[in-house]
Amino acid sequence: MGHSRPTLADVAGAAGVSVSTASLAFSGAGPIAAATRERVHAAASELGYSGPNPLGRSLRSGRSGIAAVVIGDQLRRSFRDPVSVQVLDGLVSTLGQMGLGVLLVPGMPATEGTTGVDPLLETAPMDVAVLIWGSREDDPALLSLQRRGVPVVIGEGPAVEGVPVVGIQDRRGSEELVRHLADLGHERIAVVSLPFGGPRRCAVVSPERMTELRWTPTKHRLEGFQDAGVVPTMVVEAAASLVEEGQAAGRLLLDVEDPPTAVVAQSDLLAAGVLLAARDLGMRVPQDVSVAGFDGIDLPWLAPDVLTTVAQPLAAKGEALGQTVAALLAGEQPEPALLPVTLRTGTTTGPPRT
Amino acid sequence: MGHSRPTLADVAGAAGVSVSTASLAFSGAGPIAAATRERVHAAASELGYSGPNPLGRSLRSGRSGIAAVVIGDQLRRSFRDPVSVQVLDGLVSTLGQMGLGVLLVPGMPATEGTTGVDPLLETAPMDVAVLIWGSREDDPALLSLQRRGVPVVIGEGPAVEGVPVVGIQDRRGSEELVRHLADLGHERIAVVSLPFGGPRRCAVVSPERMTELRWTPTKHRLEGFQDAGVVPTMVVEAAASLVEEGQAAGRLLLDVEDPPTAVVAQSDLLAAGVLLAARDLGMRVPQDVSVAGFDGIDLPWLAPDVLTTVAQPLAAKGEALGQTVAALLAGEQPEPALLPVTLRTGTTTGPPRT
DNA sequence: GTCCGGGTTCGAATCGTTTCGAGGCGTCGC
DNA sequence: GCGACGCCTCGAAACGATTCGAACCCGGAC
Repeated sequence: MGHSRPTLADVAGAAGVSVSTASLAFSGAGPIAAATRERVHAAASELGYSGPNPLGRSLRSGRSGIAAVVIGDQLRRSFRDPVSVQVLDGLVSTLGQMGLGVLLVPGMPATEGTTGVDPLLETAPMDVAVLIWGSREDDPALLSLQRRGVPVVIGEGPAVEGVPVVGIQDRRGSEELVRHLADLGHERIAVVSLPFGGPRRCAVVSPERMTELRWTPTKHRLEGFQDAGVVPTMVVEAAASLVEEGQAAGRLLLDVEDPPTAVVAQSDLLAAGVLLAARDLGMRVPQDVSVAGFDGIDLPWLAPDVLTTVAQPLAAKGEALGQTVAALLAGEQPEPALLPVTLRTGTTTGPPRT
Repeated sequence: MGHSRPTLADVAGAAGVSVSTASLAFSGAGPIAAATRERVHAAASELGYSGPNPLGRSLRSGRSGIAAVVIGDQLRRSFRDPVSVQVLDGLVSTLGQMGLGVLLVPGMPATEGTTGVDPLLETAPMDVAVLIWGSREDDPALLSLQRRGVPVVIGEGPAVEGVPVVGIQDRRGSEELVRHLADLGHERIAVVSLPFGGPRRCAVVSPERMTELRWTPTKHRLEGFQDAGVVPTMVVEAAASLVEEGQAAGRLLLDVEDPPTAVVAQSDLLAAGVLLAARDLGMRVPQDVSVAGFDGIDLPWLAPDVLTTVAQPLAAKGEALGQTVAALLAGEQPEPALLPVTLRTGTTTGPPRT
C-alpha cells in the first residue's frame, strides 16, 4: 500500500474487521455495533483516511451526485446578467441540500469555429443535466445528452417531448405590461427584444428576421403584444441582455424623426440601457418617453427612478428547477412548471405627451 | 443485461472482439487495426452505446476530471460582482480546454448556523480545488481539503505553506493610486474598504476592528497607503463589494461636517456607490470630491464619467489559476503568481477644492 | 523450412466501494 | 435443555473501465 492514500481495506485491516463492516461503519446503512464503528473510525483517523473514495462509491452505486448545468453561451455573457445568477443561486442551494454538486458545462465548444458540443458534455460524469436557459428544440447539447441517456430539465425553453420545462408566465406578464401602457394612452409602442437565437446582432428586426425567431422567452414576450391587441411600431433585437446593448438599441429607436411614446424592453438591463439612451438624447422619462422592463431585478443606480417592470420569482425558479431535478432522479415524470409574474409599476411609465 | 444501458462488454460482444480491444477502439491509446475500430464503433452505434462510462473510467484512472471551485460565501453575493464572474469565466474556459469540468462548491454549509464545511466539499469527486477568493489561513474549507489530500490553489488569498497562490499587485496598485491623489494635492483621503472577514457590516472601522482584518486583498490595498506615506482620515468597511454598500458607505463618509476631499474605494462597484452617494448629497465630482476605485470593470451607466481606477487583468487571473491547476496536476510545485495592475485615470479624480 | 519480428488482439488483474445472502453467537422463551 | 430468533459480522460478487504483459498471426529473411 506504499505511500498512496489508504483505502477502506487498509482501515478494515487496521481495525481488525472486514471491508464490508468498515463500509457499514461509514455509510451508516445496516446494523453495526457502536463499539465496532468506534474502532473503525479510530483506525481511520489513525491512518489519515478521510472517508470513502467518491469514485469507488459512484461506480458501485451508479450515481455521481453531480448535476450538470449547461450554460447556453459564453459564461461571461451569461453571468453578467443578474437574472441568470439569481436563478443559478437558487438552483445551487436547492441541489446542494439534496447532496448534489453543480458542474458548470459550456453549451458550446470553447474553441470558436468548432461544430458539435463541448467535450465535457459527452464525457463528464452527471446524473442529470439542466439546460438553464437559451435552449432550443434542435439544441445539439440536448441531443447529445439524450443520446447519453442523461435526464434533462429545461429552464425557459421550448416544450420538448419527454423533457420537463420550468418557465414563467412570460406571455401573460408581457400582456399585462402592454395593457398598462395602452391604458395610459400609448399607441406607438416599440420593443427592444432579447436575442432571437442564431447570430447575435443589435439591429432593427425585419419581417424575414422575424421568421427566424427561435428563443422561447423572446417569442412569448412578443406574443404578449398580440394578446393585448397591440402591434409594436418597431422591434429592435439586442445581441445580449446587457445595459450597453439596451443603450445601443435605445438610440436606434429614439434618435429618429418621430420616436415611439413608449419602449418595452424584454429585460431590465435592456430597459436600463434605454433609459441611458433617452438621457443622452435629452429626453425626459416618462414625460417624453415611457420605458418598461422585464424581470424585476435590483438596479440601485437607477434611483431615484423606479423602473416599471414585470417581476419574476427568480430564486423560486431556481428552486423549482431543483425540485424538478429531484423528481426526475426519483424516477417520476415531473409536470412542467409555469411560475407567476407580477406587474410592478414604477416611475418610468406615464401618460404620453399630448 | 436487460434494459439497462449497454456497457463496453456488450459492445465488445456484439463486435466479436475482447473488452480490451473495444476499450482501445475508444480510447485510441495503443495500436489497433482500422477495420477493427470501425467494427467496434459500428456495434456501438448499433447498441446505442455512447462512449465509455465516466464513472468506470474514473475509478480505474484515479482521476475524475473535475476541478472544484470553492465559492467563499453565498453564490448570490459572489456572482453579483463582475470581478468574480470574469475570473471564473477565464478559469472555466482554461480548465475546459484541459478537459476539466468545474464543480461549484459553496465554501460554507447551506443551512445557516451549522458549523463546519459544506458536505459536498468532503464527498464530491475532485482532482483539485480552487479557493477562488475570500480564503483565509484558518479556512475550514482549506483544512478539509488538505485532510482529503486534494491539491489546492488559492486565488487572492494568504500565503499558506505548500499551497500555490495567484494574486495581483494589490499593494503596488493601491500605492500608485494614492500617490496620484496626493500628487493632485489631496490631504484628506478616506477609504471604503472591502470586507475585513468575519461578520459582515457596513460601518466606520475602529482601531480594534482594524486588528481583526483578515481578508488579504483588503489588507494589501490598505497597505498601499503606508507605502505612499499617506494615512487615511477614515476607513469605512463595506459588507460586500456591491453598489448599494458603496452608497451606504459613501453617505457615512460624505454626509459630515468636514468631508474628505477624496475617497478611495477598494472596488469599482463600491466606488460607483460612492459616486451615487455624492450625487445624492449634491456634491460634484471631482470638484467637490474625487472618487477612485479598483478593478477596472466596465460600468456603462457611469457615462459620461469615467472612473479613475486600478485595472487588474481579470481574464488573465482566471487563466493563471487554470495554469497553476495544470501544473499541480502534473505534479509540479507551481510558483506563486502576482499579476500586474495599471493605474487608469479617468474623470472622477481631480485637484481638491482650494 | 525455420526463425524472427512487427503489428494486433486477448486475458486477467486492478481501481475502491457497496450490497446481498449466509453464518455465528448469544439470549430468550418454553 | 433445546430450539428459535436477533443482532452483527463476514465473504464474495458486482459496478465499468483501463492497462500490461503474453499470445497470436503473418510475412519476410536466412
